[in-house]
Amino acid sequence: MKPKIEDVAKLAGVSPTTVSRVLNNRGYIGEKTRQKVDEAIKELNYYPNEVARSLFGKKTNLLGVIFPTTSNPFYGQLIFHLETLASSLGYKVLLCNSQGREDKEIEYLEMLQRHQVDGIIAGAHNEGIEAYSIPGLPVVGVDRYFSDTIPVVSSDNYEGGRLATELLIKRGCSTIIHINGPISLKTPANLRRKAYEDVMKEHELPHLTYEMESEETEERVLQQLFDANPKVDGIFASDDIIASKVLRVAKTKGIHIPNQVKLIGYDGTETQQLMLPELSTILQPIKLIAEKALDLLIKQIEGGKEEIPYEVVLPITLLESETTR
Amino acid sequence: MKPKIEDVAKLAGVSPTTVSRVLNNRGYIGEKTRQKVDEAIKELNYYPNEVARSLFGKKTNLLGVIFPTTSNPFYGQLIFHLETLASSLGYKVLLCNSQGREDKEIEYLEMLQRHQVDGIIAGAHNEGIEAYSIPGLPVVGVDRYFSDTIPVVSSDNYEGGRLATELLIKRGCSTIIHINGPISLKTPANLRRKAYEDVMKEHELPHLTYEMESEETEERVLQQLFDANPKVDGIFASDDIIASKVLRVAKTKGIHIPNQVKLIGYDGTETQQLMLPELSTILQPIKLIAEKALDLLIKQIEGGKEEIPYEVVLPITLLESETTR
DNA sequence: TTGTATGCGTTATCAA
DNA sequence: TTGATAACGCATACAA
Repeated sequence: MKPKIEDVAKLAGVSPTTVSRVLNNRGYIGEKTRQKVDEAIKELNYYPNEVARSLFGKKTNLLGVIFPTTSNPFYGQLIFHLETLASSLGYKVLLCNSQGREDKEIEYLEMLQRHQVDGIIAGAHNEGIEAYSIPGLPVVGVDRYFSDTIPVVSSDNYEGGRLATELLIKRGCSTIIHINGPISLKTPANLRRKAYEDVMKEHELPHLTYEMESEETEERVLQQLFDANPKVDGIFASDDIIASKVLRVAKTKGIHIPNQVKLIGYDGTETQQLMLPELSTILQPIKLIAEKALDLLIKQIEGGKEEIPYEVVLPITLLESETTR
Repeated sequence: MKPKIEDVAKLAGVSPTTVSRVLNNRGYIGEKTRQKVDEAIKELNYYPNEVARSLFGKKTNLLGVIFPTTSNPFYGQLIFHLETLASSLGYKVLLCNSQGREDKEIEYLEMLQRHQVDGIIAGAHNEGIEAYSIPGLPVVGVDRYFSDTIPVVSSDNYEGGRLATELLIKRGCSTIIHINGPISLKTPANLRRKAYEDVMKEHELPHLTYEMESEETEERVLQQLFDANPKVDGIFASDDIIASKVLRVAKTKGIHIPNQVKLIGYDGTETQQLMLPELSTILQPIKLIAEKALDLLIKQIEGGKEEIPYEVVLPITLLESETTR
């Protein structure tokens, strides 16, 4: 079937070792020999079997990437950058959609270990999992704390929450509500909420946070939100998806945004910029997050003695648009 | 470091063969032996090395998935379903973002072969590539013809194009323009355009198709479109991203949609339904496409003699919303 | 400069 | 019911 190194060797009239040398450019090789081997490789359309290489070499060049779902443009975009960058560095990505489910995450984690991945980048909005602490397996968290030894990359969630809240206040809002996704205790994203509360307190305004538990009840919760808070004039949604839902519910209730209620979201994905550019939002440096996370992971894998920082915080940008004007 | 089968064997006081038997539930095993082995496995926290298994077994349970980018919600959602389903069937996904570049595709193809993937699912909007015809390597195309032996899964693009165009006509449009992404000769998505032209001809209306070549010139092309066609009253965009751009440009030009121009897109991703629900569109059965593509691929891999259809066409759904009312 | 022998971790074959 | 041995494809140590 597929040609192996031995087939190449035979055709070139040399030993497998020599072929291996040519392939890896290691040791001394005669010029003529190299040519013969190269020809044989081309003729047989040979390429090395990475599985065998991995088994021997104790390195697979495989990276595990665990996030809730590529359906969500934020993760889709982040994973795009992760994979593209990894690819340019010679690493391949094993994709895992955890759907925010801990059982899935644990399954994937085991699978990735069985496949001997060189490292894992993971982010998902639920509790940190002890299972990620695997001796000898480098891990980097994105927007998520796993343990005090696993580095975390995130954007400046506190500053983002602050900018968002302050913008609403500056635009004249005083009854401002914050809407979260499901609670996530160990997530830097919590800082968005903390910042919101801090800013409100600083301005001596009352704060109120809603949490969207399940997808099913979201619409109802949002309806109730408007009914229960007739004086609400500002909403800070913790991501653009939630902001979109707010927009839709407001519309059905005849509430005009931004005239009656101003709204700001969070994330600023390419898709949001295209599909919903009128939404004010906090732009996360998605590509930068990917770069930094990968950088930390590969530093661990290729292990210079370089000190790895425990936490990297990247800058965000306020993107004001129509929903806060 | 990581325990191997031999470590387990030693601890359990049996041979590696026996451990392997327990792991794979193959052959006869004494009840006590099994218990001892199970205990040793737990104690050492052992799990088998899939790389070694793959090398021996000639099967990796790895699937290559090549699409332009997970940043695009359509592919993001498709890949989510592909991976989730594959995972439930015991397969893992190696992710490849080709960015619509043929050179990248070819690179990825080689990489996937080196890694001995069991099969490949690919879709990307450019020419079919001969390189995909790899003896012994099952491939399935999504919305893309590679060769006459590689099966293709797509949704009913012709019917979708027809429904979209007919809707615009029914809503009173007569000067209807179609906007494509970059030309893609070998893509079933071309049928959208064909259907548009057919329907226009049937109604004895003139047809005109614009093609968005590069991202840079898009905005200008769209501007020109409106300037050059002041009487345009209907636009059929070949995907929702393009439709979003039309919406934006129309707004800057003070053209009201749907009052002056009606607009319909194509895809109907979850993200679009959330962020831009007012856009009329053709809903592709993304999950179904994933299911069918995977089904065809796995049938080839696990190779019952079952006949594999060359082409599978899945039904689409018209989703009318405000931009055509 | 090149070749031989060995091992990476697993499983299948065959013998015990 | 269990164990010794060989083989998967490759790259290294060592010898030539």
